[in-house]
Amino acid sequence: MEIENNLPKTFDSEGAENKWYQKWLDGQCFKPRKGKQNKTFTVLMPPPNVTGKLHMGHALDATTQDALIRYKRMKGFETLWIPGTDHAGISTQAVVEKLIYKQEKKTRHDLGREEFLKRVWEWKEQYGSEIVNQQKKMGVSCDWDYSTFTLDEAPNKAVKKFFVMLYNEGLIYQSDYIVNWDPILQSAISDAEVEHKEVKGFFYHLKYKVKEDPTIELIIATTRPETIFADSAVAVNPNDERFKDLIGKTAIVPICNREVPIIGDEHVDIEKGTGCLKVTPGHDFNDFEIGKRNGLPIINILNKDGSFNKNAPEIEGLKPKDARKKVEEILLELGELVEKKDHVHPVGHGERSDEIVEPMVSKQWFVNTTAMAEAAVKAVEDGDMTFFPKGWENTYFAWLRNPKDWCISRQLWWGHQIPVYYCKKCDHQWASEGDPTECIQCKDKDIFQDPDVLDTWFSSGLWPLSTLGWPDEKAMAEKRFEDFYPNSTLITGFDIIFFWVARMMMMGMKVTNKPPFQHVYIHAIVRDKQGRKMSKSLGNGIDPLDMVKQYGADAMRFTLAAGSGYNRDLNLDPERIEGYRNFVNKLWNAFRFVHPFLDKAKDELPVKSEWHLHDKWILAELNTVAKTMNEAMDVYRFDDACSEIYQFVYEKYCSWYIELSKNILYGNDEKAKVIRATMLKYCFRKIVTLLHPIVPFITEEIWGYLENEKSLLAVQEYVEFDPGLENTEVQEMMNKFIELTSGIRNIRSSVNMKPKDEIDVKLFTDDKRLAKFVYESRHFLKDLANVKSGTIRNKASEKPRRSASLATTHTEIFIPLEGIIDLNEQVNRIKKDMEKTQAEYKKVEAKLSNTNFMNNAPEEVRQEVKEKARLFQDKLTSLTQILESFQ
RNA sequence: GGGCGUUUAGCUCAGCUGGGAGAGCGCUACCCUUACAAGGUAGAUGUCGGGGGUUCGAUCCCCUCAACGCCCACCA
Repeated sequence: MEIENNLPKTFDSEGAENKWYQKWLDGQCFKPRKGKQNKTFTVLMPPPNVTGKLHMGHALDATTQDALIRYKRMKGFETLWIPGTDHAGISTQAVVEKLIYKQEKKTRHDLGREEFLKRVWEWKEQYGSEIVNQQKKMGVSCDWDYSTFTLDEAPNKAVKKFFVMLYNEGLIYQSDYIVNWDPILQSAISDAEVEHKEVKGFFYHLKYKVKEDPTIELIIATTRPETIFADSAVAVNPNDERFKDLIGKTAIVPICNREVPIIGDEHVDIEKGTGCLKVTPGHDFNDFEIGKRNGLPIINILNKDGSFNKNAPEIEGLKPKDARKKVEEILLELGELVEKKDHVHPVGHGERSDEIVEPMVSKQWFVNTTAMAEAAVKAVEDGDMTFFPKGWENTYFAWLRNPKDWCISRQLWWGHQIPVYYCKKCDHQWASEGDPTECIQCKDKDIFQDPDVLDTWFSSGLWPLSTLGWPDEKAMAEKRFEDFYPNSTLITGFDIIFFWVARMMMMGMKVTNKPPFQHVYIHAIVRDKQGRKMSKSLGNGIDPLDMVKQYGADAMRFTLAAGSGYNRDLNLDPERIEGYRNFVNKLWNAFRFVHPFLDKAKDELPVKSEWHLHDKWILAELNTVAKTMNEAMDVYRFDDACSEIYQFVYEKYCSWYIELSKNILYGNDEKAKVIRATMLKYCFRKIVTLLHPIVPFITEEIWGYLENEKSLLAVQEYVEFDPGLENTEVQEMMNKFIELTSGIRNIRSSVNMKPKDEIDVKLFTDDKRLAKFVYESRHFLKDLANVKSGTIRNKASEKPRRSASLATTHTEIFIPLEGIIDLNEQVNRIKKDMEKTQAEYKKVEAKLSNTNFMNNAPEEVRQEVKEKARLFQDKLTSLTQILESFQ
C-alpha cells in the first residue's frame, strides 16, 4: 500500500524557528499567567555585556534557563524570566574609546566627559541590542517587557538609594588606601579583578649601607629594584639573631641615598630572601601594612599611567620595564648590585587590560562588607538559599567568610557616577539620591559631584531588586515586586560566584532581609572537545549561531542540555551537535510516519479493555519517562532528562512501538487501526510535551500538526506521572519479547541470512505468560524479523536437532536450517555463549556457597542472587541440550 | 603556600544510601526493508589511575601515592 506523505524528509529547523518564535510572542506566551500551582517562578537572566556577541557560555545560559522556565510554565507556575543587558563599564568604554580614536584620532579627554558619554550612548543604541536578537534565535522565552539595562533609570535609582543608605550608616567610606592600579585603564580595580600569573623575572640582591657602622652592609632581596625610590624603611624580624641589634639604626637606600630607619616587624620571614626587607608602603600591599604599624611615610613614585614621577628623578617618565633596566645599570655602576638570578613569581594582572597592575596608594571609596557577608553566609548555612550542585557553596563560603572591604570607585566615565557631592566653599561632603543644586550645609551653589563611577558589580549586585522596580514604589507595584521577589532560581557559571552571586546575596539581604533567590544552579563552563577554554587567541571557539544555522537551534539546545548536569566542564564537540540534530530529525520522521494516520485518530484514549498489550506497554514506559523527567528537571539534572527521553524515543517508541504498529495500520481491521492511530497520536502528544522545554521549535511544529494549530504547546500542561498507567508485568513480558526477537535476529545474522529470507521459528519456554504474550504478538514477528511461521511449546517438547539455535534464560530458539548451515560454526557459537554463562554462574554460585555471605547479606540480596543462579542454570541446561543435539 | 575538583570503553561523560560495569559519539560486518542512509540489524572494546585498609562483598566508604585541572594567596 502506498501512503502519501507530503511532509519533507528532513526537518526544516530554520522555518520553524522563525515561525514559532513570532507566534509565541503574538500569543503572549512569555508573559506571567496564573496556573494551577498558584505560585510564581522567577528567573533572572545574568545580563550579558552590551558589547558582547553571543558565545557558547551565553548559549548554555540561555538553554538551561529557558528549559527550566518553559518546564515550570507548563507545570502551572506563574513564570517570569527577566532579561537585560549590562553596561559593562570598563569594556564598553574601552570599545568606544578605541573606535573614536581609530576614526577621529581623539581620546576621551579631547572630547570631554559629556560629549564622550553621548557617543557611548549612541554606540549602545546602535549595537547594544545585537546580543538580544541572538538570544532570540536560541528561542529564549523571557518577558521582553521586563527588559532592563543597568544604566536605565530604575537601576540608577536603586544604586543611588543603596549607596546613600550605606553611606549614611557609615558602611561606605573614603580612604587613602593601597589599591590595585591598572595603568591602562588608569583606574583602581577590585581584588577580584586581579588575575595572578606566573611571570619570569629576576631576584636582585642589593647592598644597603648602615649609617652608624659603614662596615656593615645589609643585603636585601627584591624583584622590583626600581621601587627603591619609594623605600621608607628596612625591616628585619625582631627575633632574627643576625640582625636584631641593628633595629633602631639607619640604613641608606642606594642611588637616592635616603636615610631610612631599620625597624623590627614580625611580618618579615627569617627564612625567605635574605631576611632583610625593603619597606615600600606606597607600592606594596604588605609594606603598606608595615608602614601603618610603624608610622612610616608613604612615598608615591608613580604617575597614573604607570610611569615614574619626579620622586624618582633618575627614571622619571620611564615605564616600569625600562625603569628596571635603568636602575639595574646604575646599581651595577655603583657596585650596589651583588647578585641577579632568574626567578619565577606570580604577578597581578588586570583582568580586562591584561597589564601588570601596580599597587598604588590613592583615595578610593570602599564598602565595609563584614556584616553583609556574615548574613549572606548564614542564609546558605540555614538553607534559605541552596546551591546546585551543593559543592559550590564551598567557593561561596571561602569568599564570604574572609571578607575584605570592597573598592567600589573606578576612575572611568561610563557608569553610575558616585552620588557624593562636595561644597567648594565650606568643604562639606554628603551623599544624595537626588540632584542637589546647593550645599546642604552652607547653601552655596558652588558644588560638584564626585567624578568617579561605581564598579559595575555594584549595580549588578542590585539586579534582582532593580529589575522589579525597587526602590520606586509605583514601579514596584507595576512590576509586581511582591509576587516575584525573591526570585526562584539563578542560573550562572561558577566563575562569577563571588563577583556576582555573593554580591547579590549581600545586597539583596541588606535591603529586604531575604536572599534574592532560593536556588542557585551553577552550570558548567563550555570548553572545546579537548577541554581547553574557548578563546580568541587559540581560535578554538565554536560560534553558537553558526551551529544554529547548520544544525538548528533545537539540536544546539539539546546538546547543551544533555551536557548539563552537575559537571563543571562541558567539552563540546560539534560532532555531538550533529548527533543530536540526527535525533531531532529522527523525531521528525517518526512524526512523518504517524502523520497520514492522524485523521483516523480519536482525541480520547479508548477504554482500557480495548488496549492491546503493546499499548499498555508503551503507555507504561511513557509514564516511567514522565516520572524520571519531572524528577530530573526539578533538581536541574538536564542531562538525565535528556538521556531519558532520547532513549525512549529511539529505543521504545521508534524501534518497537512504531514497528509493532505497521502490521495493524497497513492491515484491514478498521477498529484496530483507529485504536492504534489514537495511541500513536496520544503518545506523540506526550512526547512533544515532555521534550518541549528542551527543543521548543520542532515540538511546537509537530504540535501544530497534531492540534491543527488550535493551541500552542508552549502553554500546555506538562506530563505528570500517572499511577494508573503503571504495568510492570507487561513491561517485563515485553522485555523478554524484545530479547527473543533480538535472539532471532542474532541467529539470522550468524548464518549470514539476507533480510529478505523468510524463516520458520520454533520457540520453547515454560513461562506461560510469556508464551501467551508471544502468541498474541505472533503476527508482528514478520515485520520484526521476517518470521514466516513458527510454533511455541513448553521445554519438555521434542526439539529440532542440528538447528541454528540460541538460548536465553527463559526461552530456547530454534531455526531449523539443517543442511544449509555450517554446523561447526554453530557449535562454536553455542560453546562461546556457554563459557560466558558459566563464568557468570560461577560468580553467583561462589556467593551462595560462602557462609559469610549467607549469614551477613540481607535477605533481599540473597534472594536476588539465588534467582540469578537459577536463571543462569536454566540457560546452561538449555545450551547443554542444544550442544547435545549436534552430536 | 591554602582550598576545591578530576582520574570509568578510542573520545566525551553518567553511575543515587556499597550487592551482576553503562550511555552517546566513534569503530567492525551486513542491509537503500513502503517514517527516517541525518537510517536499520548484529557485533567488538574496560586489571573503573597505583597501593593499602574497612567489609561476606568496594567503581562507590577510609588512608596513602601519582597525574591533571581550577580557584584563592602580599610581586622579599
